Amino acid sequence: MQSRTPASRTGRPRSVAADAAILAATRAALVELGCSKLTLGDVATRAGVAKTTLYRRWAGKNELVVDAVAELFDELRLPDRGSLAADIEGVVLQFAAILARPEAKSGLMAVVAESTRDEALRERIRTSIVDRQKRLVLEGRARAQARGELPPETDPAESARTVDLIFDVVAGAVVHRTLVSAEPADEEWVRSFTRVLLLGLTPQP
Amino acid sequence: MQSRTPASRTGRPRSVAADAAILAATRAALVELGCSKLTLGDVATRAGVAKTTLYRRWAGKNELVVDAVAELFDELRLPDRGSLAADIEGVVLQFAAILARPEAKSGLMAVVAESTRDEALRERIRTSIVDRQKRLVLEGRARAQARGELPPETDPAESARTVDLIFDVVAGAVVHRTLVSAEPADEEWVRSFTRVLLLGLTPQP
DNA sequence: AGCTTTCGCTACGAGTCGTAGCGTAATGCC
DNA sequence: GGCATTACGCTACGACTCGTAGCGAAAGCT
Repeated sequence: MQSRTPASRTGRPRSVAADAAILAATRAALVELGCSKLTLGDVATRAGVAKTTLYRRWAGKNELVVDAVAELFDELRLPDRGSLAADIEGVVLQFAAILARPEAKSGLMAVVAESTRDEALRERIRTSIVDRQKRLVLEGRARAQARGELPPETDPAESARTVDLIFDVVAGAVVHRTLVSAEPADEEWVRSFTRVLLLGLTPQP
Repeated sequence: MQSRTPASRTGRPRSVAADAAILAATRAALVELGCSKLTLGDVATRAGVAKTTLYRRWAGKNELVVDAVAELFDELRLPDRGSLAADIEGVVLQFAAILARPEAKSGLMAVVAESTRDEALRERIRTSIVDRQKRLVLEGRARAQARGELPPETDPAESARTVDLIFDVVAGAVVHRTLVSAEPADEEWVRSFTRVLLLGLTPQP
């Protein structure tokens, strides 16, 4: 998770239970204090480990929060609901449910803000959070193409750009709705959003 | 800006030059240090004022950053380009240009993250930044309706929900593209985005 | 056994925070 | 001009967090 274990066959192994306790304590601290007022000393106390153990495993607060928040997105799935619209609505509702949790709100945006000045942190966010979400877009499009709801891809480069565009639109809309507008992305909103995404603003004859 | 001056006719007035210097110094510090490593003492030194002056005018770092970033969005305009698509592309490009600046990237997302646990801060962001952006959406829709590109509004409540939806989609997509995907929202991307927003994903005959 | 790595604990200097206190400067009112 | 009122610059302060160093003990492997 937080660091590779390439060649350390000997010696006392790192406690995996401590890892889970630390990440859970981090989420609890995010809920109670938020990301800015979260201190590593407090997390260590909550997790029942020494503060030095935290610094031995993570480079700093940002990396710790990324790993703690990333686990929230493990539950994201894309069940086949029979149509592109239903698939979109289903996965967007799941994404919204995760973002509605206070530890995700406070933690995720804070580390994204930090990542604008930290290339390594942005890469960590990308591999452990963003790419996992983007895979759902790829999967959903493949299903829609198999159903004939979307045309098959022609140019692979153009196809990749489209996937990136869709991903930014979907994830960005949900994030903006939840965090900036601070209103719930409930079923009614998701239905309206899906309709606009599939059919566009201008009504078709 | 940061506080009302309701009934203080007597006494030495607050220096408006200091206000401008402080906000400019805040933006400079955002560029060099980012929001998390920005300290009020450093801002005071850059602005040439005492640290206590900062604390007399702003409640804390978050409020100061909001005011400093809000000024960046003053230049947002909605020139009439003749069509809804052209209007959208124009304003989105402006919005993307502002978000591309490092002081906006680092500062805006950080205070949005903080606002998830601070209702007063969220209200401050809404009135000084978000509402000003949303007004452009209202104006653009009115023009499109006058041109006949969009149907006139029927239910005012439904109309308000649609405006909120469009705003979350547009602003969210640009923010996500710029900050999370960390790629430029250039003209090509904006054209593709506008096409999807107006026509939808599923191709129409 | 012996070796290696991790863990818990304590202590430390450095830095920031937000505030209090004081004397001075700049305005409005009489 | 004199007075009250408010803002300003400056200094100093306790409290807190940070990240690290050092040490002895614990837990694994061969």
